[in-house]
Amino acid sequence: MPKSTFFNLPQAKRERITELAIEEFSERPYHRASLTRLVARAGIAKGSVYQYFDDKLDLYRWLLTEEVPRRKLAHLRAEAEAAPPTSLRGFLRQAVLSGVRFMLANPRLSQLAAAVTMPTDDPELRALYAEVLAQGHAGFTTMLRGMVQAGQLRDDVDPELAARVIASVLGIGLRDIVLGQLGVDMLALLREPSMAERLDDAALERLVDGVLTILVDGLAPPP
Amino acid sequence: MPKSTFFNLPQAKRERITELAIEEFSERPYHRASLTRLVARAGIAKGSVYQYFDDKLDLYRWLLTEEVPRRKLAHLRAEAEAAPPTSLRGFLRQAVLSGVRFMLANPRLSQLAAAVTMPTDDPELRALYAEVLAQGHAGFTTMLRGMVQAGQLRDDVDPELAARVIASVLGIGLRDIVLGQLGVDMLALLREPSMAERLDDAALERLVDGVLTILVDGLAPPP
Amino acid sequence: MPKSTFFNLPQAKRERITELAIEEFSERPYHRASLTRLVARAGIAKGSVYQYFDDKLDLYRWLLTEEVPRRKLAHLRAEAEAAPPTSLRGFLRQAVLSGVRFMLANPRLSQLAAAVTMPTDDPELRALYAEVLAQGHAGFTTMLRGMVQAGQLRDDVDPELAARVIASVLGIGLRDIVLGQLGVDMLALLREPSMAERLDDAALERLVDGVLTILVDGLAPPP
Amino acid sequence: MPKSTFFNLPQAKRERITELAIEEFSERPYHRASLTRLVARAGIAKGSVYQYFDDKLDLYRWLLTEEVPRRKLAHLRAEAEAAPPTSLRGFLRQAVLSGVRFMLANPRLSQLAAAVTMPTDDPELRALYAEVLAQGHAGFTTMLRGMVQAGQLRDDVDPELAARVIASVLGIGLRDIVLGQLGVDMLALLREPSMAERLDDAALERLVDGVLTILVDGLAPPP
DNA sequence: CATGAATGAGGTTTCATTCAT
DNA sequence: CATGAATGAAACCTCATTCAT
Repeated sequence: MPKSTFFNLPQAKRERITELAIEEFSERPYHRASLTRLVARAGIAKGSVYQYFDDKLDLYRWLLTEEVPRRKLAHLRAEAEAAPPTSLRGFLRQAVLSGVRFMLANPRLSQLAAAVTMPTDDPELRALYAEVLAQGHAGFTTMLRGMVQAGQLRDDVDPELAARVIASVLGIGLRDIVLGQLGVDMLALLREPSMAERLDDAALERLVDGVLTILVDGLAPPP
Repeated sequence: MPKSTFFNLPQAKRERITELAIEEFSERPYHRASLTRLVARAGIAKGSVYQYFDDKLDLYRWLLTEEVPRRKLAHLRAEAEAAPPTSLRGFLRQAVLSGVRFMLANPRLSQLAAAVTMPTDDPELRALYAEVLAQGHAGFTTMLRGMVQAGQLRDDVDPELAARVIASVLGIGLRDIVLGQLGVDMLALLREPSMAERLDDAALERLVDGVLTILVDGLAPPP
Repeated sequence: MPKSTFFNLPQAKRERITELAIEEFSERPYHRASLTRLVARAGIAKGSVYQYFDDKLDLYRWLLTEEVPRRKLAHLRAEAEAAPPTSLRGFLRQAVLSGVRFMLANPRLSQLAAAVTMPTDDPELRALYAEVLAQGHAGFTTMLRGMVQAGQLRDDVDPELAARVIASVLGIGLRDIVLGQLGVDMLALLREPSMAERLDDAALERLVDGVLTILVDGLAPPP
Repeated sequence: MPKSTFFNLPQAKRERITELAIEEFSERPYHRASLTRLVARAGIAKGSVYQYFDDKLDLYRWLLTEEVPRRKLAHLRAEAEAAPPTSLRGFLRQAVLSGVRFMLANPRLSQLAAAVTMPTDDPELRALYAEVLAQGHAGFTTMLRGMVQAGQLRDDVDPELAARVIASVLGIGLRDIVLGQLGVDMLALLREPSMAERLDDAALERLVDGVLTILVDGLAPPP
């Protein structure tokens, strides 16, 4: 957790530092991200980072467990439809759409969140990643269990298994699909977010429906 | 590509170096992997690495584009059934089973291959990852296109999209699923491969069939 | 010297700061002691230290030249026997006993006082240490000169030399002896002062008499 | 222990580095000694130190446990008289004389050796100091035990206690006495070793005999 | 008299790569 | 083809001190 120092900062300064930190950590794996570069860009002294955070990991952890979820939630709330979906298709459609839109609107946060699936030898980092992953997985499983009880999910499917499959498709899968459609790699999108606009609404709908069909109805042709 | 000096090496030495390189690069992200540590374990001189390879990236590229595919192919061949599958279910079943078995038998290679989905700011590394990803994707797409023509795949599904969905499930998805079942993280499995045996054949069948059902028949209950 | 602000402080606050300063400076060499840690423990602002003292050295100097001697003197007074000793043996016995008891009762002060024998490259620190050392030496020499005149000390011994020998034995020597008997190192004693109780009165008497015999009668067997 | 790299160095270079390391570590407490300064003076790259030693502590440990004892032994051998002393007085005289001469001839080594009596909060450093101290103490005790058996030592004196008393006198005590006679502090002597010459042979004899008398015959006047 | 954010120098350590032998 | 010493940039982190409020 950041120290109180950080929260006492003038909002503008705090937000600039936050934004630059997100920039720094989203463009590189944790150990390549550099506080030296961060402070140089932020125009603050090196020691100041240690006034705000315990250390590099503390800053990173805050981004991952607080700032990213906070912004993701804000995005979800803003997008939430009047009536929450009740069908499996509706639920998944909202999840997929929301996932894609969030990624296109906030590639950096999306990238940060994706980093937790990366393997690493650093024990502390691994613990952090495991914690974040477990949280996300638990949420998915709970939702799917509800679907099963409502008869929305075929009963020969293990909800936990389904959760992992969906999670991988919505996570890495969607990222690759969207980037493939855009014809750029992630870093290019991070540095030029306006590229997201290349994907118009029609294309996005086609994409989402395609993924939806696969997840809901399967790959096999209808009998 | 390795220099000729590397291939002129006594086979035993070359293989030991290869094995240790796989160990080093599979346990950490590229920039955390250390040639210093590699040569220390291999008992060779630091300069020798530069006799065999242009630089660190050259060694890594060789592992990723030559050594890993070579071993993967060998694994596939060894597992290939007499009659290649003709149905979608059969084809996917073989792909999923093969994927899981390969991962359990060769966690290090599996891990190496998974690294290409990691984002990085290093331009050369990015180019390498993009190349490897494209190759894998092309293979999948080709196979699926054949399935479409054979009427095995529902015709309202874009083969390229399906390829990405399947790839993500077979890649990150399966890894997480298996690790979840084993109750360990990747590094633990790398360092203690015998943990794979905890997953007996019955459990593995259940797991594969579960994933298969989702992919082939979808998540929705049959009408 | 502390500024007037320090002495204007509520007694409780001043004493808490003093106690924590003694703790901080007794556990580490001067340059490893950290004002940052001190204020964190004391729950005061960093700047406050500079309201009370000129700088780090000023605080340290005050401890060494004022606070430690003040407490040492208080200890001596409390222990002083009705009749001050007149014989060499009596005088030394009181000195040795007092030294040991003070150390066991106040390991932190004892440790602080011992630090002045440490070499350092810091010129200001060196000056401080030299001053403290000279004071102590002067006191000893004066007392021994008196003994010589009273015929208590053998006349072929230079009082100044004897002062230094006694000082080293009562300083570093006793510390090592006591710690050796306790079977702990200094830091352990600082952090767990109750360890001092392991040395019961009988053992302490034996120890003191042993040292006394050596100093008074020498190491050689009586003729 | 230094790496083989260090011992493979050209002798001149190795000795220059050794000398500068002794200089650096003798003038300041361990944590103030700076590898940055050392390499700057030695004219070598920062990384080179880590080719020769594991880390800062490894270098320091080598100085303390290998290089200093080696040179001390060489000094002792060079000074050893034809006939080893058999009486307590003879034994102590040689010890005292040797101690003083070594200190005057090698103030830096003497200072290094004295550092082990300094308290520190660094756990690794404490372990190192404890080890060195224990070695020295064991040697002294053994010698004194022999004296007891030969009837050279009064039998009402605990050899272990006597060892500590003598050690403190020969250690810190002698250092202070000599420095007091020279009228300089340790750092001054380190930086201008020729100051040692101010103490001519006669003065040195007087000093040694004074300390000897105190230790052997005690402070009390003969009956 | 209190506060605590800002500073920036300085510390140790790791690393890929070069090059002379 | 092997060797391994040398290099120096870059990393994270700690600290005493200042100063505006």
